[in-house]
Amino acid sequence: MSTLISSVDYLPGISIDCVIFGFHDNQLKILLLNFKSTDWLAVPGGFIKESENLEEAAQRILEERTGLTNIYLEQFHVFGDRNRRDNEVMKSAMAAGGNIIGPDHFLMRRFISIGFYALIDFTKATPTPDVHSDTCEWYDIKEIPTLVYDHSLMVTKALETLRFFLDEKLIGFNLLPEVFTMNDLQNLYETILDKKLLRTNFQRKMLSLGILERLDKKMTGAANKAPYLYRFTGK
Amino acid sequence: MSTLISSVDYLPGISIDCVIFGFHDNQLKILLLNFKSTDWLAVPGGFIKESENLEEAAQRILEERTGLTNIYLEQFHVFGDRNRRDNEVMKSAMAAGGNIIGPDHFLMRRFISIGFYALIDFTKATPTPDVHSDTCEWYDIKEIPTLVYDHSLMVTKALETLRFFLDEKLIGFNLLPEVFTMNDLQNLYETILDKKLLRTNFQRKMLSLGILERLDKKMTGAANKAPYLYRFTGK
DNA sequence: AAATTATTGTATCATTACGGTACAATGATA
DNA sequence: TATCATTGTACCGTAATGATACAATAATTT
Repeated sequence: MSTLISSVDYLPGISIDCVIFGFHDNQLKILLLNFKSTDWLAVPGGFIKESENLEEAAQRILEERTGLTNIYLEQFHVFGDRNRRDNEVMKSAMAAGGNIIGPDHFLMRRFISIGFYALIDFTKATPTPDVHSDTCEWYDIKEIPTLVYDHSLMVTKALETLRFFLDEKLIGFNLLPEVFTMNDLQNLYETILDKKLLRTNFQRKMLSLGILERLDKKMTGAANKAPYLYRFTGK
Repeated sequence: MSTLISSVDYLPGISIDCVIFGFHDNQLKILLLNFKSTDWLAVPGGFIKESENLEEAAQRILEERTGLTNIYLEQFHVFGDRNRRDNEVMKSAMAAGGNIIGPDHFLMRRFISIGFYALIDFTKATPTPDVHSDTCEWYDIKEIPTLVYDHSLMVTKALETLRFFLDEKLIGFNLLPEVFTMNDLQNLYETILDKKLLRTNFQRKMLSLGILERLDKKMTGAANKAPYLYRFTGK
């Protein structure tokens, strides 16, 4: 029996794809789905209901993949090249999943995709495959295999946008737990920007922003001075 | 006889709207159309052909309105709110233009619009109305009346984006003729950013970027030192 | 309990970027 | 030749940033 989605409930010709960032073990990661019974990897996506605004649709898609609500997200680019999707990939992927779709099926038509990137707390997410995938897993951003369609480009563009707005919009905190050390924060920045930062100056700059609340010290058990914990207060 | 466009040639449910910036008389201006026989003003827009990439569609729309090719443009946001368009406005506007459209017409359905902003040389453009408009005219950005649908929001967002990337992408030069004085450039920046800049520091900064080629002096005929002319070299 | 160790918090100094002022240069006019 | 408005650049002080130094401290080792 087919679980293939139909076109009746969704806006035609438009999809949403989400580059979902998480941070763990000093690695920046994204969530990828694999099409059933294939090696093809793709960024999680979905369609827009007649009743939804764009961001609502993106939030729904994100919740379905992560179990989280109220996620930080931003649209970053629209991907609409004429031949951005290879329909043979789609057809094979659907066939492997047990769904036969003809050339007139709406999934075979041209699609324009609105790219969103999302920043979530890795420790709180529960990656969940969709009906077309076997797995939904985290991949280190430095080791992303080739993705289907233009999804590799999407990831590149999302990462560029994240880097660009990291300081501007102070969005990095969405990738950390509620409470963190200055070292955690610096590791996050260094990983995203892919360069080393000077510890002392990083601390000075972050503290000068006036967006951090200093909490108790964190007794790590290590043989050294215990660092303070901080909470992001958003000014 | 109706000149109403049909939906057969275009992607359904998706439009492109363009905020077209020009600079003249020390004013930042945008091109606006008015719906035939009405007071309603709108940003120029259009639809995407099956054969076009997004940017190609935007370039075509821009050429139709300005006569220019190879225009600097960037997508800046997707507008897709469920109720972003008031269909009564569309119906009345079409009726005033001599086109009766029923509730099932594709123009009555939900549309998602990809917003592009474009920067053009005012002196080279030839504003041209489309089939639904009587006029296509420049409006000072400081005196934009209320626009239809969410077009006021589009203009605001486009201007914010332009300001944000003015230095970052060095895009201001697209609004000037090929050759200009430092004073021209400063006036442009002051108008876009809506604030005064210190002449001496502005000159220092622009020259230090290494993107300007100094040409001959411009003999203005005024009783003072003649300024140099510059050309943008794009490094 | 004193010495050791790794890490943290902060002070300090040098360099650069930037806001602001001063002033000489210059193309025309009086 | 003096005057004038504007331009190009030098200069000064302050703020932001890069880089180093060092004391403080939580555990471990002696």
